[in-house]
Amino acid sequence: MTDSYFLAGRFGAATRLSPKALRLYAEQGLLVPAHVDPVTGYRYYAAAQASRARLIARLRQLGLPIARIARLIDLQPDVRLTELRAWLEVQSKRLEDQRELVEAIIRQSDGGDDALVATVAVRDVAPSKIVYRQHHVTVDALEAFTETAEAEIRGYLAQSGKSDDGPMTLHFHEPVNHDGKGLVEVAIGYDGSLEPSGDLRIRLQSAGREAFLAVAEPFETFPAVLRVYDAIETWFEQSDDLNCFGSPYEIYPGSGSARFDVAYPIVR
Amino acid sequence: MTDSYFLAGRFGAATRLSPKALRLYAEQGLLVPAHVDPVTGYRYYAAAQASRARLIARLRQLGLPIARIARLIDLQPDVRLTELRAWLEVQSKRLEDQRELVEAIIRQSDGGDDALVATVAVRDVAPSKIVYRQHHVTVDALEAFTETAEAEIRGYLAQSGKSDDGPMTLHFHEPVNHDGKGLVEVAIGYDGSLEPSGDLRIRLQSAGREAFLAVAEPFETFPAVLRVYDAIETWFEQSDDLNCFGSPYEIYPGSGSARFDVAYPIVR
DNA sequence: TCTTGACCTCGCCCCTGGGGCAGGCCCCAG
DNA sequence: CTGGGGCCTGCCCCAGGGGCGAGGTCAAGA
Repeated sequence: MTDSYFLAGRFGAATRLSPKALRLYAEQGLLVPAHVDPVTGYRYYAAAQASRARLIARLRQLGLPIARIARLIDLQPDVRLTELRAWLEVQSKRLEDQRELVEAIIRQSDGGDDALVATVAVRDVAPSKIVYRQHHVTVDALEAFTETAEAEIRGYLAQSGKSDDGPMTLHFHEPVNHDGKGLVEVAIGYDGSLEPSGDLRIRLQSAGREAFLAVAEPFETFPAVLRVYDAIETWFEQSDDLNCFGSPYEIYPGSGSARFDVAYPIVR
Repeated sequence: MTDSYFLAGRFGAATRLSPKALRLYAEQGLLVPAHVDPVTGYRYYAAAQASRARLIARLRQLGLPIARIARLIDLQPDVRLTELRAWLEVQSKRLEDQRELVEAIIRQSDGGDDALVATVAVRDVAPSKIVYRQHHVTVDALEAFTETAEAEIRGYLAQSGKSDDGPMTLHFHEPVNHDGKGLVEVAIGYDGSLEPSGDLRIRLQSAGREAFLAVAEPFETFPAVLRVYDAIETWFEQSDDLNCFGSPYEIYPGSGSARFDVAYPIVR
């Protein structure tokens, strides 16, 4: 082992790390100098530390945060490689999400699907009392939640002697992408009086109006249904005195023979 | 046009932006409230601003910096979309770079290509005077620079009455990826005395030793040649008392029938 | 041996895009 | 008119350094 020591500048030049970065890594314990002069504070690095430094430089070049590097670097090489491949997968998925999002922006900027936009209509919404259940959910778990929540609510309505065959609405309070959870709400209207029960809550739905669209066959499933949302937002955009202001919801069953309608509230 | 105004909280809830983010965008001029109460500082947003806000939210979700969004958002929609597609291309290229970098890390951690590592050798480097030219260059422009610089140096040596047939070395002071410029140096040794001229500089090369590898056929071109570098670094790694400490260079022509050798200096 | 210039240290402020908190108004519904 | 929740400003915080200035250090040439 050579006993040659290098100061931060020279060591950094050989490992593509700035003295500032080396200082940071030393403070964080990621790359501790072989020797630190207690008087001057000068950090002396051993030549044998260069390979660790170069690995750190490469991982930083990937964009990994220091804490993550600190965990990775002390792993067995094969485990580390597995982690890196998994990280690459995540990055790849993120790129796909970005691609999808850009497509959505394009659809909306283009004025959307003209045929869809032309079929947006407005109707009144009657005031009612509704019983509902909320949950944070990803797009993958959405359908399962919807089904169980609807069954739960209908069961409770039946058990309370109410008619349990009104339409169900699925309200998206937060966006539900396939990478993040969002708050959704399953709700059904009722008449008479009812007590809340367990997860089931009660609230008033005031009268208003909504812009809606019956969802036809090819748009019923996940990525495609976003075009319907975009179409309604575009329709708001093109109207002079209405603004899309609020979160969307789906109504089961939809008007005509549609499986569901998509709607946005209209605020005055 | 509705005259309804919304405070930051309600407006943010409808556009998926936090009041804090809205405040930031207002300060930066990206999304200026329709009205600001001069006494209380309360920001009032008009419903018609929701679409701009939602577009900003989507662009932020892509990870675009605010300044970039500010430029994009005032463009014509078609130009904006072209820019977004170009940006996606850049992201995609970045992912490819990351993938390549991970492969490089893997190659090095794996102990590299054993056959290559086994052929690394050490030799002495005689002291000499060299004439050289440096340039910041991307990998695409590297070959053109190398050729013109070598021709320029050989021409100057011939013109000065020196032998102009010594080997040429190509020194990589900084990494030359295909996304960033790095400092490279083309150099040729000479005897006697010589004056610097134009871009051509002169310096002494002290005696030393180098670890080198003759580059065989399949490794001569760009991405593959990195394996040779990795192999030498791995060889240093496996040696007990030598450390890879310095920047690599290529020597034209190489030993044997190789087009070039790759070498690293050995520091004591 | 002395000087000089290059190198190193620390410490502070800056960047992005907000999150979180404290203290203090403000707004609206009851 | 009063209370609770919403909103304001202002400050500190995160990563990962860059840049600058004041001042100490190291090594080589005179």
